[in-house]
Amino acid sequence: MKQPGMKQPVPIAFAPTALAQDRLAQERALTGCPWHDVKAKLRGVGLRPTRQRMALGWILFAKGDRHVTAEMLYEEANRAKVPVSLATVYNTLHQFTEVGLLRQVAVDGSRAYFDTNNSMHHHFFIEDQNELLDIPASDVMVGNAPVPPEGYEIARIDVVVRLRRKQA
Amino acid sequence: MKQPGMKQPVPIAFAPTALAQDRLAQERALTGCPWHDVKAKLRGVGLRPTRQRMALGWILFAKGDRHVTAEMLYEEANRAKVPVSLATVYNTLHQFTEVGLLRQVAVDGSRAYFDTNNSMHHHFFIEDQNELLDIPASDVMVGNAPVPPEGYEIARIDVVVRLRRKQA
DNA sequence: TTAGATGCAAATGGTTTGCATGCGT
DNA sequence: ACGCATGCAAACCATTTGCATCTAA
Repeated sequence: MKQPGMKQPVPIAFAPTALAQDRLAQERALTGCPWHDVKAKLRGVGLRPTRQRMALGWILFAKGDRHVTAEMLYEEANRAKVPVSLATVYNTLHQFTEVGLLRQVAVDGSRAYFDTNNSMHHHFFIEDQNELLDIPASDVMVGNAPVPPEGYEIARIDVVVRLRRKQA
Repeated sequence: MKQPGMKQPVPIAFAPTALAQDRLAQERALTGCPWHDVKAKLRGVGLRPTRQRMALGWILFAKGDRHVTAEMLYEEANRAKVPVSLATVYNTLHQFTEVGLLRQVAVDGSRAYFDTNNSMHHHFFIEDQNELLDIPASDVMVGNAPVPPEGYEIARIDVVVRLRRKQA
């Protein structure tokens, strides 16, 4: 309910002010998570900040870049005492991917990996551990993108460097 | 059988000569396939040249570089009146991959693609057609391979350039 | 209030497996 | 003959879907 004379919330800055950071830090200390960041993220992409999406968003985005499968996220949520069904985990991962919050990486035919780092970068894949790692931007392999066939344009370039344990 | 004074075959050209094409066409007209090449290939890697393996090998290797899924190969074999079970197609694809006759390409989480070109090259993937294409070696993107983490070495580098139809 | 979100369980689809039969050596 | 290869059907596993229930706005 709006009241006359009430100050309107004004969306001026994306970068949190010192005050906002204080508030965030305070909240983080209390609840263990940057709720407002996640809520803003969801609002920003037009997804309703439901209990489950907030929880999954918190798990995914609060601790820096991550590479998860649906099963991993599902188990982590359970461990964190967040009741979520596997179906919802799949739904959420796909919705997040559609709006650009996540990026899906095809590295192994059997499971799908989701990467919280949506910026241009490539991956190491440790074959005997099924583990995915970002390749530091510093030693990215740059090169000329190939010319696509007539009528097509490049949507994305995926580079996966498969690693194996060095033999003794 | 080599005869004195006979000209040695010199591997200068990749493009088949008119003569070679004649011979191929002839064989194809008679038996429908370059049996001996396939048989030699199988023997060379220690696989018994059974009816099914011969047939699948023929389909895969007789017509230049191909990118197939298990289902595609299965249907193609059926169309060619070669009785093969889907399980055998999977077995064969994996056996061929193990011995280096094929290379498995992870491009789409749902199906596995197999490439008859085992040499170092990368791929275009046309997203709305699920079609895989070799990138001509001419416009390969070269670059520095990244430094693998301690204790690991690079097993392979996969580059997939995803294409979409240019918008109107 | 109401569209959208969730949970469950069943369906799906690609791939694998167990086991009896067949075939290359 | 021997042992690997094949075929079939059932098992498997990640993912999707249908539908009833819940919930954020």
